[in-house]
Amino acid sequence: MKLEKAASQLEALGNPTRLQLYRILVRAGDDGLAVGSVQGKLDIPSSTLSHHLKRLVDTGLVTQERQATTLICRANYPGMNALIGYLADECCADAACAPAAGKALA
Amino acid sequence: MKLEKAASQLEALGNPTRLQLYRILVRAGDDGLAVGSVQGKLDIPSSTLSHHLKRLVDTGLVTQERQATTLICRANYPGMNALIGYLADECCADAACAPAAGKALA
DNA sequence: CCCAAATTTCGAAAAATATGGAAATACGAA
DNA sequence: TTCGTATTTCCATATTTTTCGAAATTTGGG
Repeated sequence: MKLEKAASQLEALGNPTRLQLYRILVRAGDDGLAVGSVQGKLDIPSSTLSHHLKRLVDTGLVTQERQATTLICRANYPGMNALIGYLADECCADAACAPAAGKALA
Repeated sequence: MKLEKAASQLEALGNPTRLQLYRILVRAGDDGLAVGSVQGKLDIPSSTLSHHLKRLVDTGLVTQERQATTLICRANYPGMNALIGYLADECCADAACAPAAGKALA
């Protein structure tokens, strides 16, 4: 993971709306969620949502797949794991750093 | 960890210069590093560095301690661990997510 | 082909961020 | 106190981000 890429991913997650959006997709799990469904949960204009979503997709944190007219969005777990790994590389020096290694969520 | 705080920390790390700065402090370990020493490694004007540093301190990712005229800066490991924990909370769904739990660095 | 639903792109304005020179401040030493 | 070093604050500017209405686009169905 290059510094530039890590920084762009961190920046993408560093916006409250986008972080919330990302969390929604994580909770949706492997089924993913249509853009429209996400919009219902976030209550922001579709164009604003589209911009934020594009940012997450561009940085590799979210993937999209067409299903007819709707676009299914999914959190990209490997991408997030790589980012966490990058951060952990720098952290995990002394204090207890065992970020829920065996977690089950989505 | 609240979403707002996590977002502000992610945003703070989401700038290439600040991420680099943060990494430098992590590598410096518990001894920390004086602002001036950091400046030597980054080669940016002191005022710019001060702004970035302030951002990291304000978000709780870095701490500072005076030693005479110099200011020693240290990466705040617990802070980073909390952030990683927050991200891992959302991640760690399926793929291998064991971010170097037993790592020795600084 | 034409329609309706889903989503993006365009265009534009407000707000926030990044950057750095110059001046100010903090601190210890002489 | 006066000086010099370390660092921040002030101020101003260029750039980027955020936001969203309106128009365009995509896709499948009738």
